[in-house]
Amino acid sequence: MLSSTVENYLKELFLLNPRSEKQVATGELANALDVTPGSATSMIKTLAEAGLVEHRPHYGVKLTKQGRTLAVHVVRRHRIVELFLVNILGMDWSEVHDEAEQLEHVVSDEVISRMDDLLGHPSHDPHGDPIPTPDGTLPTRALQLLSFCNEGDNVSIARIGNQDAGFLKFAEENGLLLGKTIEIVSRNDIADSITLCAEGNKVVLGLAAAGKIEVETT
Amino acid sequence: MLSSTVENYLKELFLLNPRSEKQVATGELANALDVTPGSATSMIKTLAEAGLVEHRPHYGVKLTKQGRTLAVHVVRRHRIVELFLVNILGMDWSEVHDEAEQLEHVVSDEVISRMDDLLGHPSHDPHGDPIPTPDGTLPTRALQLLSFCNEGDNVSIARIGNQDAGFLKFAEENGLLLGKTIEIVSRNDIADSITLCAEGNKVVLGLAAAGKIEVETT
DNA sequence: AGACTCCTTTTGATTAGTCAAAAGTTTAAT
DNA sequence: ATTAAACTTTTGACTAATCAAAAGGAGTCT
Repeated sequence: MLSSTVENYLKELFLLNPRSEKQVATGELANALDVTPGSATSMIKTLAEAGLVEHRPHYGVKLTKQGRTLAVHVVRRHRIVELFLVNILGMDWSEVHDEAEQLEHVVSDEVISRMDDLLGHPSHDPHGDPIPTPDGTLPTRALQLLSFCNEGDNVSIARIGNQDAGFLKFAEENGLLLGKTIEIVSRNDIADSITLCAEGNKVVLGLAAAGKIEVETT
Repeated sequence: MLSSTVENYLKELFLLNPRSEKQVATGELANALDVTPGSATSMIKTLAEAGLVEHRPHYGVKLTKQGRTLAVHVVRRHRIVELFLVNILGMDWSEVHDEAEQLEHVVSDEVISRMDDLLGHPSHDPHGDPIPTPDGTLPTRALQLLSFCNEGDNVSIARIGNQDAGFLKFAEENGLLLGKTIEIVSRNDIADSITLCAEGNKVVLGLAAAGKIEVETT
């Protein structure tokens, strides 16, 4: 059995680099996990010895096939648990991330599979992130960053790429929920802002925030 | 936050001595937790310094009020999770103990409270053990060991005091389920056995096994 | 009392994971 | 080609929890 710590390193490597196309820098990983770079280096060495990552010293690290498989399963557990907490236990999407962060390391495959059944084999979690299948496949969708949309576009919200509770609460209060259709009223690159119309309400977002929201063109 | 290890020591002390009436021996605790006596001693010292247990060296250890409160909450989490796994996820009562053993250390009060709501504020878990209320109260029932019952008694099964999966499967297959009424057909102290009639089937149990089953006289 | 047994406690080592700070690499800039 | 800046790795130390084995109490039996 992998320790929670190891699972977190693998998961984070996956999230920082889902297609395993690039090397992740030690510092980037350390930062994401909130540990010092030295800690990350020493864990990377351990993972490399176990064959879970490939490490090119001073350049970066990426998951091996084996490491990626394990990481994807952690992600699957996380996302199913999140959806379960929201859909079955009725929790708010802003509070489930931290909870799932703990549960993902202890729930058994049996429990995950039963939650999956109960939820009807969903393809996406409450934030719009894809739920890997038991065999490790990830459903993909063609999404666009809201920050790249133009005046007049009509789009539907597909994913919120920021798990921060405050951000999610804000999104909720302003009608920026998954599946909702919104219109881009205007964008102003100089003012670094974009104005939307969501369910009749106007919302102005900074482009950085808009970059955390992904949409499907309808 | 308490570590899982600390929670397990507290929980086990509670289970070995629910009314905090006696001192628990270091060896007994070590045994229950499957660690060496030396490990138990050193953890006991740590817990004593934190004010969670009272330790009389060479005599034994028991929970303080504060330690007991924490322990009861771990037990509450464990039992609600068990019932949840059985009633909502449809798992078998023989497989939920180990699962709950892990989950009890990570589920938040929020989640426990929502599970509790969903389950309808149950008073007992799938094994018939009482579920402490959020304020730490334990419902009590007057139960009798099946091994002390006499020929002709009609009783209903109230608790199975053995979490072993094999034992639980056996009980299930022989109609020894919570709430079922059974009749004591005969008992034979010399043969160390007791014969029951459960739903028309005769079952013979050793008295040691019968001592793990508690009943309510009807 | 002396000796024995059965526990419990102490001691010293080990493992996983972490940090702070020193030392070493890479890259980019003059 | 040096130097500086930015990052990574190494080193040494620390904590929590564990074990094996030595040492220390307590009670028992003669």
